[in-house]
Amino acid sequence: MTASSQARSFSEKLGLLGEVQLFAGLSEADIEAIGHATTMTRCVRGQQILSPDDPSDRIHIIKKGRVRVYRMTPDGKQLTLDIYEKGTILGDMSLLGQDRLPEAYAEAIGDGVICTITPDELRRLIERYPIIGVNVIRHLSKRLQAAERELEAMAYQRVDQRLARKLLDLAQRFGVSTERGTIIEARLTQQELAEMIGTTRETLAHTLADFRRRGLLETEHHQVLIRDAERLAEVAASDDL
Amino acid sequence: MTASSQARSFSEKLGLLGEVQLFAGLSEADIEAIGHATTMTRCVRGQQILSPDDPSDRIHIIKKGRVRVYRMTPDGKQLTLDIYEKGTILGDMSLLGQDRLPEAYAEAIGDGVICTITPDELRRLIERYPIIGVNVIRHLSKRLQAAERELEAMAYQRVDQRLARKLLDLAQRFGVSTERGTIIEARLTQQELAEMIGTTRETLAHTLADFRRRGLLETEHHQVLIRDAERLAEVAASDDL
DNA sequence: CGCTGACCGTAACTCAGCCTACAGTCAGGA
DNA sequence: TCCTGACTGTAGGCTGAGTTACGGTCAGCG
Repeated sequence: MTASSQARSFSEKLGLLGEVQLFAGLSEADIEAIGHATTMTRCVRGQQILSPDDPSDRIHIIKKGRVRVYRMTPDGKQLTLDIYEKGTILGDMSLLGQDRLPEAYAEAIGDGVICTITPDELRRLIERYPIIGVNVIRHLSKRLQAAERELEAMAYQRVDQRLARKLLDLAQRFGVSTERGTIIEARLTQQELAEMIGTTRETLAHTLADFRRRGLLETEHHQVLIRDAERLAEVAASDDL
Repeated sequence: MTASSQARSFSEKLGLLGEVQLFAGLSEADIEAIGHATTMTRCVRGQQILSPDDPSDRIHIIKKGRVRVYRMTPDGKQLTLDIYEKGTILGDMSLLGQDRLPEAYAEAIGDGVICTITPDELRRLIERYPIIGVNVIRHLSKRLQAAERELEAMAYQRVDQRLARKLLDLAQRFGVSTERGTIIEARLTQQELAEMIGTTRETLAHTLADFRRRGLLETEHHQVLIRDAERLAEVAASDDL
């Protein structure tokens, strides 16, 4: 983290810690102990949270805001793995096993708050409060399952199906319901959305145009309004062409 | 598990448990305690270890042999996620969070030994021996990283590159060195190999033929002999066409 | 309030790889 | 040892989607 500001009062910090499911099931006293082991910092839009370059001796937990995690291909392309919210562990757990560097980047989409801890500290915490270990396991399992589902889609679905899937996924996670449909509020550019489903900006725009024509959704700068989630789900599922 | 035979003496069981890195860092007494919580069964080639149908209240750990984990697409295709060996946790950890069913299948490639435990028991073990939790985390992290790497390859690499990558990966994990090159000993059919890189049997055969012509490898029923790993690595990395 | 760089829309050209089709080969059981 | 089903090799047509190219629009800054 390059530019960051040490955050507020200790009690505020505890409040934020308590909200995170990672520390669910712990008493207030325990949370206070954890508070002493962690640092909390603010970050601004576009700020690099994580890059393969920096020393891999920090684990980050998102407290507030959204973070885009992506990988860089040798030829400079990006693959956005996902957008993560409150509660996600970032430094990637392999740190626990003094393993490889993660090869992944992460940057803040909007302003947020990040909590930082060293791998050693986290291991000590887990040994002291094993429930944290269980929580971490649960969290990683979810991500693993999501990654495997994604893998399957990438292998066997067409772009339009992957896009439909992803839009429904994003709508569920970041959508705001209105009387006209669900608005995806994630400030994503088409470039980023394209990277998420592993295609190019042009093909994405083309597919969006197609969906628009069919009345499935409407688009506007940095926004997608889903008008007919049901038919979109049909597109995602259909194995015809 | 449909057909299985309760396995051998308690002491033999302890021996096998001790070998698994999942239980690394534990004393013999601890391992004995774990022994009481787990069941150990044998399984034969082709046996279904895991399917979405069966009740998700069992976690399996591979003790011996190899297991192919795959997902089924709506239209009946399979995507082989990976081949796993000794030490891999199978029932998928989300069981810890009484979550979804895994949507994944697993079947034994050869004969093997599988150790089974209930999620509740495992959670209790972790609470008692937090180091197990740390080990599970390390294990899941590795798989998550592998899955993300795979995802990137699937999104941005051509079939020949993915194949080269996968062959090198398999060679490293299951390869047997000979004076002529490295033989991949995994009893994989072309169909299965094709599913692992997300392509069709025909395209795979075509690509293998191409590699053969270029002197990179030789093939024989259920086997691949890698002759020139170096140039194969070049193919995997090249972004030209 | 115009400039500039980032973002979006569209379209023609091209090709990697899927689909279809068929022939050859291997391994294990009768 | 033959038969049979599973596995492998090859090839042509078709198409989804990447590539290239260019014009239009938006938002923030001097």
